[in-house]
Amino acid sequence: MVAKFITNKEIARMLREVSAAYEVKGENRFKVIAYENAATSVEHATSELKDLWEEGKLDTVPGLGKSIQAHLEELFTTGKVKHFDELKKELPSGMFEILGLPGIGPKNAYKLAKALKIKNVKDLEEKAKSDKIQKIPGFGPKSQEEIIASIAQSKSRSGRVVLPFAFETAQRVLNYLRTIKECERAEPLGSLRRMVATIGDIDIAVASEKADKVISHFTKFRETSKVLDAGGRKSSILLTNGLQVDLLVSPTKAFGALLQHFTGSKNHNIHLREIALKKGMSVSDYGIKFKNKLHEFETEEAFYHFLDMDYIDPELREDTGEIEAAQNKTLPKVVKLEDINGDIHLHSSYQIEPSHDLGKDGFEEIIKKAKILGYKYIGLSDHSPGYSTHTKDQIIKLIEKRTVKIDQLKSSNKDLGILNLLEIDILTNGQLSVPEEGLKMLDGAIAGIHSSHNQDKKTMTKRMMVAILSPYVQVISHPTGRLLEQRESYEVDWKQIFEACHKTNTILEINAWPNRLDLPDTLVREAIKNKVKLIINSDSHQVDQMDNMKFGVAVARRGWAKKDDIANTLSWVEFRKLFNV
DNA sequence: GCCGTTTTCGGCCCGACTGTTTTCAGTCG
Repeated sequence: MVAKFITNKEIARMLREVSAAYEVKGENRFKVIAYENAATSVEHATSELKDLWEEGKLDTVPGLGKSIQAHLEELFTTGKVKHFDELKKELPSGMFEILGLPGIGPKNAYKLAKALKIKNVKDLEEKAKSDKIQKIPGFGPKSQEEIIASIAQSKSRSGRVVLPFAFETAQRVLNYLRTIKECERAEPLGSLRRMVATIGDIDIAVASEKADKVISHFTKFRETSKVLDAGGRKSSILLTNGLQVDLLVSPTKAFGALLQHFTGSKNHNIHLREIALKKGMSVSDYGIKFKNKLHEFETEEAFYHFLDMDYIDPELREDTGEIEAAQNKTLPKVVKLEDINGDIHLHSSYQIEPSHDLGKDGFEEIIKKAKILGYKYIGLSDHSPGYSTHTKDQIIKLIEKRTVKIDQLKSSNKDLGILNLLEIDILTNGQLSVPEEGLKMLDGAIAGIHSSHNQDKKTMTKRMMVAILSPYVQVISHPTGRLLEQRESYEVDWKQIFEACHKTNTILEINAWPNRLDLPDTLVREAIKNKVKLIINSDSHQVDQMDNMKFGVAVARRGWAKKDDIANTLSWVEFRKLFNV
């Protein structure tokens, strides 16, 4: 029996626990921070650490030095780390169970677990409700109440929400804030402004000379379920939909520094401040202090220029090389929504066969919407009829019938390029769901995996390769198969996939469906390094969803994709050359 | 414990808010 695969998530958790253990034991605080940084870095890693270790590339992950690498070596070899186990053994095990609840850090987790012999979260809840917590020194009635609330909150919240959901919620809050005259500007910030695939909290910044007025207005938002804190310039509320909204207010003349600070990411800001320090400057959300004078900035551009670097787009601010590039003036000009000329992953209500995954709107509505969006071309790509319900000949007949219909649309819509496509399945046995005769009738095919997501890495890679090597397949849809907050990506050998895509000119999709956003940004960047072409599609099942394109573009931007890297920025004349038309 | 176009030694971001305090610790972003 092969040892269970240890995921990055589990490794990150382990490193966080070690950090907490060291903190409680009063270790050098920089060692504590080092483990914390290592954990964060592991969470953000592009590849599974276990795979990197096998390839001897563990040292490519920032924050992992000699010591932690040696511990991980032991983990991958023996399944555990002796030193970590011994470290944790000296502390009450319950503290690690309650660690990470909102408001409970290492010190409090330790105090609680030790004083009340708490074993788990349920235990903690019982002790809190029976008034035991407020008797512990350092705790009081308020903190006891906070613990009860924080447990309830962690129960009701599944963690993070997908970007589009947070985006819409933020719009409602922003519109509300803008109704008072004291609010001069209001912007979404934080992970939302950086367009991260999943959002924990909504961050908002307001420019105003009257912070108190804005904050008091903010806390009265009609969807508020609880005011978490309300200070002189900062406030947090919890909404009835479970999302937390943090607000920060600053005068207009310093709004640039506020935007910059609240947009993050944390690591980006830390790195900036280190650079500033070396120049004898001190950065905060008020501005930059230099020679005892505080320089304020109305815009972010001015802020970055003061630090002698180019302006950095929010989507790039993850401290993955963008700061160095801004200093060297080598930042990429990343793709914009306006660059997109078409969308070729569109499901319609055309009933090729009775299907559970039919679109809502017809071909004509899709064409109309595409024209409104200013697109030069579209691809009609319904799901293919399957072998399970049809014989080979029936499938071919159905495709033939649909082709006739689409040919009519082509001749009556000369101002829009139309591709006759299907989204076909890569079956478990490695076959494509449409026979060759059927594929030949189409302008092209988008192939994707829609079943058996948990086959092993070798089998999954082989399945993908069948589609990539097929001369009838131009695009691989939602390449990792992940569903955000629902299903992990399947395992494939990306190196092999990228090489094959590059060699065969197969395009990988950035699917803009709200809980897919697949390829993920980190793999977008890897794909580009491997010279693989990408395409951004909405995967719409109704025309309104074609507006989701902006979220796909955001993923591309986060992956440092330039216009040239994205196939559907091409003109129709160039784009059609990629297909059999 | 990590890291290096000022360093392989000597640094390591900055500030706000809350609760329990009587001057500060813990947590967060």
